[in-house]
Amino acid sequence: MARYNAKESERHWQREWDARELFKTPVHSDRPKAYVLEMFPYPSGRIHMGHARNYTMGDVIARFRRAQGYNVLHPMGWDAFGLPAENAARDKGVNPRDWTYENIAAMKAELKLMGLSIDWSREFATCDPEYYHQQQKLFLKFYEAGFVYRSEADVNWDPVDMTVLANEQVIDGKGWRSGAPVERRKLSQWFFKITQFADELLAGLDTLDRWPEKVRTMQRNWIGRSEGLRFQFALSNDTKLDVFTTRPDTLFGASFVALSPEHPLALELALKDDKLATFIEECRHVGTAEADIEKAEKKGHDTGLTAAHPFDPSWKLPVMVANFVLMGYGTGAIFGCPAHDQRDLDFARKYELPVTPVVVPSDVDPKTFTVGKEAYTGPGKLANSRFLDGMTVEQGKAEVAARLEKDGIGERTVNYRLRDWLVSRQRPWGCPIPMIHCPTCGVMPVPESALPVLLPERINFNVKGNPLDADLDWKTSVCPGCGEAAVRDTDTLDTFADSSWYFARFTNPHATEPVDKDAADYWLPVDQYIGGIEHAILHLLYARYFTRAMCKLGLVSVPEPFAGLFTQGMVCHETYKDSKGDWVTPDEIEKRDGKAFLIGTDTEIAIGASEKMSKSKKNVIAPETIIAEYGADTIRWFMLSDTPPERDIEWTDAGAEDCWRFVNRIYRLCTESEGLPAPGTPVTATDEATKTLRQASHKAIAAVTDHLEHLRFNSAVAQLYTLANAVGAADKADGAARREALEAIVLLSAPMMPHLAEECWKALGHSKLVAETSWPQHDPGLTASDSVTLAIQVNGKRRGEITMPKDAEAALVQAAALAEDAVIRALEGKAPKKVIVVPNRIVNIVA
RNA sequence: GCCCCAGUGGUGGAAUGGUAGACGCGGCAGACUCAAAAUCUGUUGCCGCAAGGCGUGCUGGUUCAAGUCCGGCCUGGGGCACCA
Repeated sequence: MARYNAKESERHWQREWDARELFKTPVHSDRPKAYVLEMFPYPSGRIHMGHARNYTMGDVIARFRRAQGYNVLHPMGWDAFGLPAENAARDKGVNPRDWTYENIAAMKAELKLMGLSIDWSREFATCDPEYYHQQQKLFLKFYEAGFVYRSEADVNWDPVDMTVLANEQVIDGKGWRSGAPVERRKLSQWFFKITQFADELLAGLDTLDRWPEKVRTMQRNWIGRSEGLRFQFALSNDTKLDVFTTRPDTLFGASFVALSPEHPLALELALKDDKLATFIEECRHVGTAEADIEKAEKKGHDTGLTAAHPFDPSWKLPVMVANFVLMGYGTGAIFGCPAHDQRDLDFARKYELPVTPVVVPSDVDPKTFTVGKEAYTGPGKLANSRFLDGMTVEQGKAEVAARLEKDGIGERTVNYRLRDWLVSRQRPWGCPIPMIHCPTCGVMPVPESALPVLLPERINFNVKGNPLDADLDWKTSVCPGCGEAAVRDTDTLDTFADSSWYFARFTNPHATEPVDKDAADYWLPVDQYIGGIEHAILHLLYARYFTRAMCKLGLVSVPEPFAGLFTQGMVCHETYKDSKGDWVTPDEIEKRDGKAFLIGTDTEIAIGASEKMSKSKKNVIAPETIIAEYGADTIRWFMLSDTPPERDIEWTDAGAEDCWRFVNRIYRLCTESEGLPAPGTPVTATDEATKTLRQASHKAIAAVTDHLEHLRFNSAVAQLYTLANAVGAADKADGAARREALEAIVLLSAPMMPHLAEECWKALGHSKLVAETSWPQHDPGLTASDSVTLAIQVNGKRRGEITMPKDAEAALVQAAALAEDAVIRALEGKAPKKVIVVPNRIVNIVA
């Protein structure tokens, strides 16, 4: 029995595709376009299974669209700036640039083995000076347009290493290298004014009908538009305090006013109040991550000041500083209404502040309504609220707003949860921000003629803080305004900026402007974008923002970058631990009777849950190993089979083995079939076996096409199994019909297993490549059947089934259903009260 | 803490509100083989000899009809703005 030689075949067909430049995208074409893009990888050095899954899916779509006659753009590049290169530089003493480019070379070689239909002529890395040169131009265009501003913001500061830490580098409130408790420190930094587009970014979500609903919901909530009231409290120190609330209706339930520990008033009071200063200092030791702040125990400090209730100046509320009030939201100050806000309630219980319910469910007597451990956030009627009593929440909101506006101390406003995008990073491996700080002229943009601002050739990591800041040669410059000595901005741009416009750059990757308008107008938006769900908010929102900003500047013509989005699940694997609790890798174990042992021993290893492949849990399988053993088509088929693409998939050796068997089964079907007529021979036989097989072929063509159209790869795979089974069982069918079925299998599976498809196509006597062959069309006359089986239910329980001509009249169907033995038995002589006939589907008899 | 998502046989999963379990794996039986592997064929949700009954994380609801829609939970996962 012939065995498929995957290694040889894959090498051969990859060369053929390359030689014919089949995946190089022409600049101009009269065919409709399809831009298929997978999120470009960070060059960590190795392709992992997540990449393999992502790029397989993208490649299926790209090849499918090409076969359908589209002009396809399917590029690949590298998101090459970032922390890992700096860590490698520090740990191994290498140059981050060399480390990155070596990783890129290694990963590219691995990707090539996957047989992806990528136009490699468009490849670039974001750390290429050519790319970040254009990004610096883009930054300056944003600056000129007023999209960029400078302001102070907190960073995580490691007081021992004298360096800024990423959130990832803060472990339990301590620096990951020094172990020192982190502090927050204010730095003057650059911001993109993303909130300027908050409403547009929100409204734009409604136009993205080919995005997963969950991603749109997450983005909507992230932007967090809320209508509310901004108003003033008069404080006992004769100053005013601005607060923002979305619940003005609960104003009579207020029991305290709280300031963020970073609020200017809190800082001012701390100058004269040591205990408050200590408390604020304590708060500064929680990192800047929102999850840490929100999970921290609610704590506060009484400032001693009081705030007069706006509707009753004699009613005084204590003014507290509270660690759960975020400076970045609203005004950094709130009034606390414990009965109707959980955080306020927790806080009030801790500090024994009053809890007065002011919203009571309509069916409850206000006198008996109390709030215990849970705040009541539902609808109801206002109570204990003087002139608001009896109103609905909405009426109360309007009434309070109207009165405070009339008094001139309040204003209805729209507030966003979304904050402006802080882009300054105190890191040496990123795109330098093209700005110069002059003691005389202030902040000056680097003139375009002086771009790019290149990173230094060598970066010295043996310094405290940011190496660029310590590199005096690099830092020292001349002011473009007055010509006197000045210093460069030593910060680099957040790497999210790099990935916020690369899709536009791919349309002409070597243009002398950031974006070649003609190319971008032809290709954008990306028709299908595919990547991990972990990017659902930040990356995708920033890319949407950049596109809108570029659109405003006339650099591109589309407001949204990605017309279609697909978010894939992760790749998981079982985990193993020895008796000491240490992780064990899959290749150190062998399985016997469902148990795991260290290879060649009787030492049992505990099998743990299937979790996302990660180095730390030692449950990583390298795609390279699988390709070496079975070939790329096997790993591709695995990634597409069984598990729906949006869900997490578990890698198993057994599964890989099964895929390899199927590869061989298709190979044998195509190479060992006898009695096939020449290619192109029409089917003339009309016997039953032939007809059955032809129906199977055409149903498969219709179904696979539809499944691929909707990225239901696992269902497309199942259809191919079904068709393969049908061919296997059809030895009585006419040869031309068997050829038709085999060709359908080859063409339909080609996007998924392209090398095998070429090999089989050749074996079936074709001289053209599959990659040059059009997508098959189904014959509607062969996919429709003339009779249907309907289920019969009595009171919703299935009691039998009947086969009827398709589209039979309801009365006939009903009569046939009532005549069924099982139905008569189930009715027990009772007359049916009602009969529901769903055409061609089901009959339900209600007795 | 907040936002979002998922949960279906032994197992991965399929199913426009309309026959739950397509297809794959595994199991069982058989064919081929000296034998095994590979391959091929049949069978396989659970309980029951059968008739029948029970079944989509738990719980309540809407509906002639719920895996699917709505409410409340449980468990697992993603994100939370300096990991990418």
